[in-house]
Amino acid sequence: MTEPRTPARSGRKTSEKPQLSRDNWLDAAAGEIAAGGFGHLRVLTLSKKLGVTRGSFYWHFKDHEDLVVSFLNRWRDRRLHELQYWKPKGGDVETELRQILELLLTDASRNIRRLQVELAVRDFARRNDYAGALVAEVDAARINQNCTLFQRLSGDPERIKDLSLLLYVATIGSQVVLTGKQGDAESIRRIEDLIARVVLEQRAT
Amino acid sequence: MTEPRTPARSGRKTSEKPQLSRDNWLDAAAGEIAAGGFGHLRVLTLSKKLGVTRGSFYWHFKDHEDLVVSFLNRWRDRRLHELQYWKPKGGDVETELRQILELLLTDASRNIRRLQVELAVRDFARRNDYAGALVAEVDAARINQNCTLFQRLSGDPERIKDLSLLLYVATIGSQVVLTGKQGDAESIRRIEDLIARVVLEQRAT
DNA sequence: GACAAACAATACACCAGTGTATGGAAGCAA
DNA sequence: TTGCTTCCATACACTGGTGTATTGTTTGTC
Repeated sequence: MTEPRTPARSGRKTSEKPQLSRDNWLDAAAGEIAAGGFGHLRVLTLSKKLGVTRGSFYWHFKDHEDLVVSFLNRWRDRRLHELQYWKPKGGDVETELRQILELLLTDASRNIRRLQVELAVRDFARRNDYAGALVAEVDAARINQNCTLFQRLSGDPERIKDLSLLLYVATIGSQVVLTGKQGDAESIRRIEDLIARVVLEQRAT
Repeated sequence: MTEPRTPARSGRKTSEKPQLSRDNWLDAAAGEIAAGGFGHLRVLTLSKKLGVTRGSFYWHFKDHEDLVVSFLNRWRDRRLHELQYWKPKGGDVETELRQILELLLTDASRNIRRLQVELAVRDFARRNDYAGALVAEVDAARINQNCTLFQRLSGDPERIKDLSLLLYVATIGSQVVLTGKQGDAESIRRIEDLIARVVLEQRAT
């Protein structure tokens, strides 16, 4: 045993790979988290996938917890930031509603990786207070966003809040139940359509 | 160090505790899984909580995997079996709908422990094929159940399927987003109410 | 071209957890 | 009583993972 470990490669490679940044590690961590959740995030396997040893990791991060916290913070920041760009482009009420629904359901379900990370964070939040706080923050921001998107659909603010919450809950539920299954795209489209019809028909009453 | 470890207690205690059964272990495992998910299920900590050593565990189970698979099977069996008892007690359509919704949303959200286990299983299913198959099985059975419950609400079978799926997705979503938060009971009740109104109003069209 | 800073490899100590082998203790039956 | 079965304790070997200390190797900069 003790294999010479490719002796011609002692020390560092001759400038083949660009050096790793903190963000590179976080991106790689995203892959691991998406695949196995926070519980399976190992700096050892992470290092292997990046083609370096743990020596690099412990230069960029204090420890394993530092990685997790940094990842969560970046996730929170990005999720809050992206909400700014979700403004309806105008049009009549129906097309606006369709836009919103497509954004929240169909579009969101396409980015599998992002979705898996979200579910992992949400699961981690059940046993980690810090993650729980971040998820609560993001949830609140999104529901609030839904409220402003629904502004033109009803005059009753209470009704708007209920609708927003229902839509959000249905969104998350779709992601949990339908991710990765075949036929999920079709199911999501139908749910989207049903909600649209329901909301519009109900608006008339 | 090496503390004599209460020398008067070598071997076995004198018939204080009743001996453990396989089901006892599974029940204890449920607690661990509810709290930390499958990733944190340790036979060591499980043994400690039951007040025995791992020697007992490895008598009842072949190994760690045996425990997990047995737990999943029992979970599946129980979830499928309980569906038999969810028959509406009759009455007019509106009260029947209210009954169904209360059963699926409010009632379900009360049993926190059961809910946490469900979420843990669902999360585990994302990286474990066997768990994934069981969850798919249970999901299908429940959605199918919803269909039969909605039988009297519409004549269009397609519409029934869509409504059932939406309701199921909203149910799971509520559990994911609202579990353990304060004010969740109120939110769930409002969602329940909103769905009821929406379905009933929509039925008239 | 020297020097410091950035980055990575190596080696070590250490720990939590699994699985296994084996030796009891309690209960039950003949 | 003997002996078998059931259940649990104890001890050991082993694995996979963390964190840390130390020593390279690049890269940029003056």
